[in-house]
Amino acid sequence: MPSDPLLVVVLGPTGSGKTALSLALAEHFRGEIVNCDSVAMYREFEIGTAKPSPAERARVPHHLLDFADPAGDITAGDYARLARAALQEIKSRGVLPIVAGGTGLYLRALLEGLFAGPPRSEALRERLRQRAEEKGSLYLHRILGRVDSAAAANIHANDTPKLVRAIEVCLASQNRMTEMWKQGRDPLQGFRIVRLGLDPERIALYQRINHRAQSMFDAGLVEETRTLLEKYGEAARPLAALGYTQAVALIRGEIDLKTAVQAAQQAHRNYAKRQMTWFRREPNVAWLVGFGDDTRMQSDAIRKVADMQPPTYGLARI
RNA sequence: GGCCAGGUAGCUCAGGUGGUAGAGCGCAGCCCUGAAAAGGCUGGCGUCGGGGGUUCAACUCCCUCCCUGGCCA
Repeated sequence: MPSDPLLVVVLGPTGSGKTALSLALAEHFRGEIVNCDSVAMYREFEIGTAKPSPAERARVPHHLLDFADPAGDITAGDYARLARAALQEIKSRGVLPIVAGGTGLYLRALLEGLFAGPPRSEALRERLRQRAEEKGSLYLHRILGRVDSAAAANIHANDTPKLVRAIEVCLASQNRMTEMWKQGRDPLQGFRIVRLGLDPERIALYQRINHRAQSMFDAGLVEETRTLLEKYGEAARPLAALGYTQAVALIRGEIDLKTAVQAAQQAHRNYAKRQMTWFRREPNVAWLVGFGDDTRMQSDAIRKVADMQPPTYGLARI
């Protein structure tokens, strides 16, 4: 009875070197990389997303990168379906899949699954958001309290997006969201998952993030943003991403370049912190204390993955 | 050198008829079930520029010194 094939997951905060580590692993084990960074999925968003370079993509096959129309949007559910399809396809060719990315919710949606809730309803959301504008988010919280008191107890009255989704679920499904949760999720099956987490020292990570955000502006982030703004309009979802938000504010003349760079650095640092909080909760993570481009981290990671290889060749050893 | 404004949390600043101080941001911790690079929650932080005086009590009033900015010489 052959055991399930391996699935390697490389997680960590922005700027921790996930790309470098996943490339090293992919080359060593002949693997293929499945992106799990929400914004890197959009086409034409290049400079601000720190996507792997064309040279890097030539070295190792990449999946779920550059496939989404910037005018539309991807959700956690979409991602989970697409990524699972990609994993099956890679598995069918007998190659090692490596999921790499920093979007915690997408990763959880892929590995543990989501509950069987209804998709979003743009019209309903618009109405709810308008109510929140007029009467405050407390109003939404009261509505939720009436349709699903358990959910209302767990979602803070100020957390508008989560209130909106919970109400949406209840109205669309004619059921309590918390009831539907009890039916559980649909976890990914058919793989033995190895989670490798990058955990660099905070100060060093922040320094690296500061440099990287500055480099993005130096490399033409503002010009790229201007083009995207003209082409897709300011409502395009990925324009609200880190760095792009600040570039848009600069183009509108709301802030100067120096302020934009500092604000982008700040936003990236805050994001990295939130990512670490999320990932600390992730189960069974083998933590690597350092950056993914450090060769010691890479050999550590390679060793950890090699240890997990199924002992089928153990027979040959006897 | 004179006049004016100011020196309060890491930063930007609020405040007080005298009863040892606050807000935003930062920072730290946390939450997260189809917008997640989004959104939200919680927390510590101060010798209130130095010294002296008045007072039961001074960050607040008085004197003095230092520093910063502006204006005038």
